[in-house]
Amino acid sequence: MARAEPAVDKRRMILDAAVRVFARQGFHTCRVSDVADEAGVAYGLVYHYFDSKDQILDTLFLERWDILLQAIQEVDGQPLPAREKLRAIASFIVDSYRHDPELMKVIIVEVTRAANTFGRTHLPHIRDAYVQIAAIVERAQREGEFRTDITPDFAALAFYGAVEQVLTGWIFALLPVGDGEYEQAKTHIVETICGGLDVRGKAADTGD
Amino acid sequence: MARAEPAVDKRRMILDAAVRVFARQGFHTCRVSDVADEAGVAYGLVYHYFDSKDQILDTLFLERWDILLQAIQEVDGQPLPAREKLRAIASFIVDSYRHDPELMKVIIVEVTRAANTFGRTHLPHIRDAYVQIAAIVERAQREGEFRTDITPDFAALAFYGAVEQVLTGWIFALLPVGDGEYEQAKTHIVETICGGLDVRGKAADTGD
Amino acid sequence: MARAEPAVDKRRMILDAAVRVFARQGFHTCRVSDVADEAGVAYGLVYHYFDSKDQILDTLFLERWDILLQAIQEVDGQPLPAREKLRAIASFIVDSYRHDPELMKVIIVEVTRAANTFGRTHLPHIRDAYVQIAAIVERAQREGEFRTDITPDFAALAFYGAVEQVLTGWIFALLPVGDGEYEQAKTHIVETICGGLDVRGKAADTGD
Amino acid sequence: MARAEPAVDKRRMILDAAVRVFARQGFHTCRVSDVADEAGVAYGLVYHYFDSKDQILDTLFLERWDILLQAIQEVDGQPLPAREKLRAIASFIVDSYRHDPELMKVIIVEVTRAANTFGRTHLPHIRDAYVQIAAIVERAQREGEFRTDITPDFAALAFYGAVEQVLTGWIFALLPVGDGEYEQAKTHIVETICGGLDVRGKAADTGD
DNA sequence: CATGAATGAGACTTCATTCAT
DNA sequence: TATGAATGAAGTCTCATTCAT
Repeated sequence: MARAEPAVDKRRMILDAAVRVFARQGFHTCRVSDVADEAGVAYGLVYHYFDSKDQILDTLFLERWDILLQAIQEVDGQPLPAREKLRAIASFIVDSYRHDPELMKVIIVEVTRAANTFGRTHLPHIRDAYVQIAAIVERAQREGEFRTDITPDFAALAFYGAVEQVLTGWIFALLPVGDGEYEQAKTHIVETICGGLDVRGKAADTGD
Repeated sequence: MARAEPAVDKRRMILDAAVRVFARQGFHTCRVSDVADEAGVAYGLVYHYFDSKDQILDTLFLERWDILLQAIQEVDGQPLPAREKLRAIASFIVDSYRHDPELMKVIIVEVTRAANTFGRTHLPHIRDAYVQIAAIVERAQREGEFRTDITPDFAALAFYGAVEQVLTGWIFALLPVGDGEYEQAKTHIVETICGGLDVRGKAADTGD
Repeated sequence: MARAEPAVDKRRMILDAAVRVFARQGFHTCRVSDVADEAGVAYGLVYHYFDSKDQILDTLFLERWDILLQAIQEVDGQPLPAREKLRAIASFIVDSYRHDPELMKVIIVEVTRAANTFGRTHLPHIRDAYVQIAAIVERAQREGEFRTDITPDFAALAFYGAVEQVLTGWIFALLPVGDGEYEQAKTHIVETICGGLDVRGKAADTGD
Repeated sequence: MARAEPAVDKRRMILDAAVRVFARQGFHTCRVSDVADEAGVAYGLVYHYFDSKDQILDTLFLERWDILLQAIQEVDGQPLPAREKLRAIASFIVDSYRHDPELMKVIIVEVTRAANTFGRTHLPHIRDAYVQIAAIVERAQREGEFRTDITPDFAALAFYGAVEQVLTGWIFALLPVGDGEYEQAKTHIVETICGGLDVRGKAADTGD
């Protein structure tokens, strides 16, 4: 008979505690002992489950980023206009933040926006997201939905940059937060990137 | 009366060396002695001119960021369409990168994208840029150039996010670099943010 | 009544594994888990059979050293010239190495040559060997076989030192190994210590 | 004008303190802070002068071992019988111990007898001594002074083994120490290795 | 201004040992 | 007997900063 699952999964407790501590104090500023204390486990147990402090962050990032990549892939598989696909992706990321702002803060602040340190390691993974988004844009261009004078790579960068910047705005209180803001942001991102700021970009019936 | 310029301005040599070292190794990874070595001065002299390692980065950031803020202000003072103003701002930032990529790498990677550490200190300065850009958008909305269903704050964030993401792409080799790419980027940024990706966003005569 | 032998003697498996691991990685460099892994048993089982990591090495040393002391004693009990007794002792040690080089490496490298750590504990045991050898020398001096101007203690030290150094030479590849070398070494040790390097030390018929 | 030598050479103070601490507590047992405290300097200064704890021991060993190798070379250059050369070498090593027993204890216990750890790194240096001694033996064999049925390599090992074992005997109080013992040891080593323990090895006029 | 030796707090990581199951 | 998760003390090395010269 297989051994029963332990009542408490200490490894998961450590990961969850790490999210809280990394979000609160920052990855470089906190100590491993802070994570252990937050998780309520002994110092050494952290090293029983992880090879290093870095590996904890790696694990958190990869777990979440893979989910994002899968979400993008699923979105891309559906028969939707590119604008709707981008909306779904923006929506997924914004909802990820709404659901677990601490985790998303850690991933953005400590990994994707820290390309000089951790991002360096994960640059290929991060690029995967760009590549998938660029593919969506490219197909839309071939099918006449998107204009062709902007390269897909560039469009993907601009789209992702806008999304990440909005999240950064929430994280550092440059933008107000709230359910209304989250929903509005989804619309705004897509409207800005797809419709453009120019007045003619505004569809007659698309005011919010 | 102005102080007589020394034959060599050691303080400036240290700042210039710091740019190279921070760009190459990263701010947190390098040591103060690396900067002193690169500058060809004695270890202790760094502390004669600066109070701390942090202050070196602060100085580099503030010097450059003030120039950016002034540039935005000047652009805003000119009687131009908002689209042209945004183009001028994007142009200024892209040219800054073209002219001194190491300095811009340091400012973006170590300060504006590192909002958890240095960015925290300089958040008010960074926000100043957003505020000025938002003001441009707001006026354009009042004057009927830009649509009004996207908040100026959000538009500023999206615009700056796109610019910063493109520079990040160059910094980490996610995008090809070259004079052609720099010019193209200026157009692409404005076309994307103002015109949008949708086909109708493309002006009849705006091919690249 | 003797306890029934278990199908597999895990304690012995641990000891045998420890020999291989200590020989390969060194006592201080290896971890208890390395021994457990090599033995194919659970981590905790090591502590079921032994009080500490040290005790494993102690056990290995004492098992083997007692056999050596007994061998010396047996040799001493036989009616042989001292030269033959020393040859028998050298022979026993060399054959021990030939038969189980890993065990002898551990004992020499980690115990007898590590007098600062383990040897300290076992110094009395190690000294026992010297004392027995010295006794052989002393009797040979009284019976006119050995010269009397060299103290037995010193002679024992020189003899054992030569033997140990030769084994060390094999262990660290300073000397070639092979059956021929082993036999030659036995002769050489005795010839050197008893006959001396001087030409007159060479018996007319003692070529190798 | 060249800067004057500092009144106190802190680097040398650290090395001298390390000898005392390593001899007293053992290399692996002591902490770097013990060395710093013994030297009366700040912790960090140790790492200003040395890259690691290991490098301190390396430095101590190499300084002294090079002196030994030079001494052997000088001895070999003189027109003396091999027996006298070996006596001079044994004499040099014994006097080294008499003059600075703590340093010699460290070198023997922590390096030459610790071939599994530090000795491994320095095996080539240690071997150099054997090689030089073997060369002395070989020449003596060619010139008819030493018997030829014992290989020079083996003879060198036996000689050095006897010397090292005697020093080990003093270090761990297996042998009595004192000026008389030191002088006696020089004679005994050479008498044993060159003359042999057999009665005929004793020259008519070589009593001690 | 200029030098670089000197300081010492701080953090990661290792690993022998314990213990609940 | 057997397992392996859990504990926590201990030590090396880093490096920003200070200071005597």
